[in-house]
Amino acid sequence: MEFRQLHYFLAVVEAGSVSAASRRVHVAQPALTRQIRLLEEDLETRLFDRHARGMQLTVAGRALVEEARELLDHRARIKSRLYALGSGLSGKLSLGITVTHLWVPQVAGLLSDYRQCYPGVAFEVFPLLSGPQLERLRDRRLDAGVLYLDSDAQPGLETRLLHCDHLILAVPEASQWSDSPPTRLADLEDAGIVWGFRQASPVYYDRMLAHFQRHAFTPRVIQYGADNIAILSMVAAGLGVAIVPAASSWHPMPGIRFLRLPELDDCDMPLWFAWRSGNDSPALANLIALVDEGSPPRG
Amino acid sequence: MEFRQLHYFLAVVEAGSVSAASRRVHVAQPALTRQIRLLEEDLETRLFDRHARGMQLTVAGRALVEEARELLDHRARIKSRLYALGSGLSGKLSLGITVTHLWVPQVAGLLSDYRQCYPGVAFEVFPLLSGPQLERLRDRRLDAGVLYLDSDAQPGLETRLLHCDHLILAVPEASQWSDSPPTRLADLEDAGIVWGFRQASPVYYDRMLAHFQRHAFTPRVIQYGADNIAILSMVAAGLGVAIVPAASSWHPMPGIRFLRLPELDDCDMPLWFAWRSGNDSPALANLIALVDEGSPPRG
DNA sequence: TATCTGCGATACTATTTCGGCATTGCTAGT
DNA sequence: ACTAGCAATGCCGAAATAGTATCGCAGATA
Repeated sequence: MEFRQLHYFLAVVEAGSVSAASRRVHVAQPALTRQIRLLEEDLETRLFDRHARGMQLTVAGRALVEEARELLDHRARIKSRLYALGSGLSGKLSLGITVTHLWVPQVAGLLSDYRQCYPGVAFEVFPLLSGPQLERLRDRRLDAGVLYLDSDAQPGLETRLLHCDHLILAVPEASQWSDSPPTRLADLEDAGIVWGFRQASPVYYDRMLAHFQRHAFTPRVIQYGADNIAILSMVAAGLGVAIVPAASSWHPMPGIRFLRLPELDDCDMPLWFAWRSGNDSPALANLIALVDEGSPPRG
Repeated sequence: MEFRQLHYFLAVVEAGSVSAASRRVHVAQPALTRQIRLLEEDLETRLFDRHARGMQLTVAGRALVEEARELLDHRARIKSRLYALGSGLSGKLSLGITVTHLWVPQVAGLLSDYRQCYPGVAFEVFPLLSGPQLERLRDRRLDAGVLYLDSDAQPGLETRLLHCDHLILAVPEASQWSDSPPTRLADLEDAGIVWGFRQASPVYYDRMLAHFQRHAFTPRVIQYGADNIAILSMVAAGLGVAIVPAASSWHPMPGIRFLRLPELDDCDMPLWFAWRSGNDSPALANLIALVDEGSPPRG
């Protein structure tokens, strides 16, 4: 039983005779006759009653009409499904992202562009800090991540620079810092600082700390927050000031004033798009293509 | 996408490499390589990542594994289903039968043999009198019937003689007829007779009446019954006597005594097995074969 | 580092399958 | 009796498929 035979069979059934079918399918009548006979021999069942005036379906033939249509349909469905999977029009894609950077228009635009271009892809976005993202990229729970890295050369990962962030000072709107803004890091020596845990994002933490050491600034930590949102909430509550990624200031937050400082602008915090090398998912390839398209490529 | 290609594809997947698969399916390795490539070209999708050490499935390839198995399975199911339909091992068969003759061991044996030999056939038996059977055979609501016919040559029907029935007298157990049995039809001249409607089974009716006329017997009808069961019930109730097919006496009925009369034995009531000529149902052919096997063939 | 081994890819040849053409045989309608 | 339309058959060329020999490549081995 071959697809060609089923196709010819349906043509004969629909045309009512081999001759009529041969005109419709543009195949000579003897070829059709033979394929029908081969099909019957394969099935060990007569499908037509031959008559000098056309052919008539047998009981088995009538059953095959439906089955053949289903089978050919099934094939067509598989074909289109595989094409969609292979070209990344459908499939599954898991992306990790640091919540803070959903606020960066470039990143948000990337995600919404992807959703719009490939609506057939089950695109899951997981808000995760850099450390967990790295772990999940390695054990394949994530296909890609938007995160901080200590270097662009990660073993087993490929990367693209997405955005170069900096730091910014967040102060309570109702505080002395809001009224008389500091201009240098040294002005913050006496300030109570809301700080993060190193464990959550060691790369970010170490980078920031190294920068402060270069400027001989030692923060006086009075409070810890688990993530950026928690930290900013505490700032809004007046518990202290915080030094956070500049991306945080893209969206206004009630009770908080963001203040730029030259020394914080100086601190490059590169944000990377990364994926496991060898991940051949076409859906991922399309996302990478969008990344490369949005910003000129880089190692 | 051809079945052969799917088969080879699964072999490669299961064997882990083209070479291993070629040993398993007894096809040279280049042939497999080529068919896999053709499959990929047809689907416009790469299915494997080629490596010097074997091949690895892509995302689309992984999806095709399941689909290909389903498709090949589907084909196998169709094949076996069609074979069963074509050989009459499955399918549907509607048989009409006069209720009275379910009591004839030959007929009952035929039905139970068929059920036992072909349990896969949806075998429906409709209790119908001869007239309705004939009508339903013609309009295809019945595939075959066990009935009375006025001749073995029926236009559009083929027939086999199943059983040659006769007539018998049924009298109430508690009556003068039971005590002093009649020996000739003439003895029944004064008897009240429970009679049937001609319309229900005209062949039977006319044949019986012609027989009576040959013996110059005129029944004194005092009651009509719609079918044999109704007639016998009325006899059992003592309303009168009845002349019924001898088959009725195969099973005892409370309140009724069956009496043979030479003049009733003389009346041949041939019971026919009949089907529409041109009905090519294999399930029917098997039933016909059983009929021919049970009793030597006849026109 | 040189060699070996097992893999997939390629080029070429042989075989099988398939389609087209011409023809025949058959039956229903005229 | 004749014709028209159908399926079946035989034969030939074309296309698809499989087989053989060989190559290039990468990982394992010494």
